[in-house]
Amino acid sequence: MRIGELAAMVGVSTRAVRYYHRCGLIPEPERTANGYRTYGIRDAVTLARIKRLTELGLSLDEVRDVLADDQGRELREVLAELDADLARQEEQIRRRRARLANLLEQETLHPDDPVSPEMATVVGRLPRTRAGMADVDRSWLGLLDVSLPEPDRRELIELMRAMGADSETAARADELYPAMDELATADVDDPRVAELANQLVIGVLQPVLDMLADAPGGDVAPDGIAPEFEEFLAELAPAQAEVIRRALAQVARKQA
Amino acid sequence: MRIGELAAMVGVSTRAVRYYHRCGLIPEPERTANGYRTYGIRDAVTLARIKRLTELGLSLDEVRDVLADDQGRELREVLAELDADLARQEEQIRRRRARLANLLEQETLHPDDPVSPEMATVVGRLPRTRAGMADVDRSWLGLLDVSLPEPDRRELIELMRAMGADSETAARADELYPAMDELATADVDDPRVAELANQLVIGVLQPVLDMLADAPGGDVAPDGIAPEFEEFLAELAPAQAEVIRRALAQVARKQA
DNA sequence: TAAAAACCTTGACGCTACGACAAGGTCAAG
DNA sequence: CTTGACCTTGTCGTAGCGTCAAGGTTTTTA
Repeated sequence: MRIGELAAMVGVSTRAVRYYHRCGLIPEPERTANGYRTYGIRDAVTLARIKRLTELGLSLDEVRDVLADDQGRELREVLAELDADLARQEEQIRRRRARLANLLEQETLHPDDPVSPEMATVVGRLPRTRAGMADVDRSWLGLLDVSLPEPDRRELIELMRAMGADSETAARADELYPAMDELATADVDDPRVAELANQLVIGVLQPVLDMLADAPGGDVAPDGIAPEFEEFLAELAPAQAEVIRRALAQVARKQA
Repeated sequence: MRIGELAAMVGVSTRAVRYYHRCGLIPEPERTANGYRTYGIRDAVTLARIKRLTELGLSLDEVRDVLADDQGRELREVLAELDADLARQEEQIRRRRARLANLLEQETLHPDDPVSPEMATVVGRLPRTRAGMADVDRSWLGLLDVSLPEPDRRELIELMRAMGADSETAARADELYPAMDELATADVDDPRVAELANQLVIGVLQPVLDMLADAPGGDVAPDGIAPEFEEFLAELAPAQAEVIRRALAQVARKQA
């Protein structure tokens, strides 16, 4: 038998057979005068073993180990380990598919949507626009979702969830997004700036601060993101940034 | 922010970030005078998006496509395709684990054991020795499991299964294996050779031929493996090969 | 103030299990 | 004689980085 016949008989490629030779899975067979490899049935049996084991998911290294020892102990160990590994993979796939199912049932999708499941419950409440203030918030929450250390991240999520659960605060926050978007092309002196800053304070910031005061952890958000905060404001339109700046200033005065 | 801070903030390695640059997932940022890359929050947001998408299982190519289009259409398509792919993987893992479970519940394991599920029902009936005639048979069945074209393979399995189901034939076959093993060191002229050949004919071959005569497909086995058969015999001990040769000769005479 | 530790830069090689291709030799049939 | 189907060796490519290597910069420490 030449290599092509062997490969066809077992159902693998000739490249695979040669590769198994290089890896030491099969010893190099005799050659004919012209240099062709010649195989016998024994080789086909070995190759069939290799094919079945790789089809089960063993790596070539594991296959070599299994074929090397003539006891069945190694095979049992390897298969048990493989099963444990497959169990892990299966579980991971199951989780990912669950998240995918959650995402796919939404009518619109955004690159910032695939967040952690906990954060998804928060982000899912935001207005589903494709540009504007809500999107900036979504981006931020997406970043905080991966960058905040664990206790803080969970606190933030809890806070946002509480805010969303309080229907009065939620309703006011929802009104704020389109209002902020209207300021995208406005001037810093626009009269709506002061008005929105007020609403931001009384509608959102103040309730949040009250919640924070009740929470055990204290105020993480104001300190934690302070350094990067200026960068964040720089990406907003001037009038929008001004709203936030004024609102924060008001809150700071009240706290002092 | 330098590359290390960015990477730490989002929770990826600096090598990954540089790799994303090379792949065009993130544009190369500004450099400081000494050549260090400097990043802003925008980059962290982008990197966080990438991390979440890759964690879901998207390839970097898909991530690039998703981030490139500002509509959500592409994302939905990619995620749906990914889900279908994951469903396939999950099903495959499920099947492999089912086979693994079957294998692992056996008390001893052999490199020829992991055959196709159908063949496993046949092979599982063989004596669970680690050397000798039964092992030769197992090797053969393992090879035939992958090398026989589909209608023939199923016929062979059906035939073997029928043989195993017929309790009388099965009992005789079970007796033959240890008897054959005893001939491993015997001479070709050993008196047990003729006796065993007889038992092989009346106990196994004749019943099989009768079954084949009833079967619609006709006799595939005698023709199909004829060329390789001599090689098979060459691997047995001389007395063992002689048993088979004589038994086949008897059967051929009867059929003529 | 100097040394050490911790950054950064580019570049090259490694991993799996082969597939694709190149450049050439061998063999049977038309 | 050519054509087509085989075979040989060798190199490159895959995805997503990890892991040195060799050298420069910045910060911290003794």
